[in-house]
Amino acid sequence: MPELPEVETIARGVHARVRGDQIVDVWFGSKKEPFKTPATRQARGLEGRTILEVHRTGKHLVMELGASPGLAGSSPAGGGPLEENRGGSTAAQWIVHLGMTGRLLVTTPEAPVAKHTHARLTLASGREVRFVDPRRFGRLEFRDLAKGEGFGAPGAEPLQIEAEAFAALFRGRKLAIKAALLNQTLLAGVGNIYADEGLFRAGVRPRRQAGRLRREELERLRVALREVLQHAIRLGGSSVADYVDAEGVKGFFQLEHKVYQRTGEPCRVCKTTILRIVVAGRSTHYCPTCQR
DNA sequence: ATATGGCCCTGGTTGC
DNA sequence: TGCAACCAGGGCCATA
Repeated sequence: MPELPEVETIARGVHARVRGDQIVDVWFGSKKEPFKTPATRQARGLEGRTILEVHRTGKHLVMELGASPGLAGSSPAGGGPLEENRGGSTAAQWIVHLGMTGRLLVTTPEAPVAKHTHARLTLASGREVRFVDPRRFGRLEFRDLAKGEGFGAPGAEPLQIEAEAFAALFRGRKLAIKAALLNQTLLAGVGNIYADEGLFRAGVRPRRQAGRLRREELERLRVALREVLQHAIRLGGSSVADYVDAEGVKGFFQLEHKVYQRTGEPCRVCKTTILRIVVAGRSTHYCPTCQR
């Protein structure tokens, strides 16, 4: 399940391959889901635009796009797609949420089209961007900044947030800290894997009431999350299930999981058996000795 | 306002 | 071995 480190890895990979390229044709496999914006409007909006940048916000991939070719006044390209739009400001965005099983791939047009391919963007360079999502929990969205539709994740960025703001997120909250970490309107990008791993590293039990954590525990948690996420990004994310990056390469952070999906196995620190409970309807793994 | 639980959806795993 | 029931889970929505 792609969370912050996986989405970051994918964003970097896709960015490196499509930056400066132009979308010349758009194909959607269905008129309905997984589209937050109707497929026809997305296709109309995407066609002809230049890709300025691909980056991550929370668990969302954001493709920053240049002005619509009809309005840009730039020649309809054909030569080098690069440079021309450099420094050009974003006019629209394509937002991709991968859900559980979504993948954003950059391929050649000849590459076999995987089952459950829902979108294909043909680029001027000849490459293709493909969105594949068997479970269809992912979402595609088009935002026109001229209409004031710019995207911003509601929650704070776990890699940026500072101590005071982090503590304030949980003040007065009665829900379990694990549930609070999964709430994307508080903190954007933390999912089940990194919530469990962060809580382990901080030594905090997942069922503790968020508002009752002491200040030093919150600070341990903030730093633990940041370190776990940064470490995972360095390793290309966690490849559980079928996650791969834009090139189809797996990540390796799953080899370093301390608790996630290690139910019944010995804690890597103290050998206590890792337990599995359900918090907020999600499997939750922790060490009853290391976490208090 | 905050919190909880059901729902979506398909592939992999489990159980008979 | 074969097949069906079951489970995973992010985000959204209705409900308490």
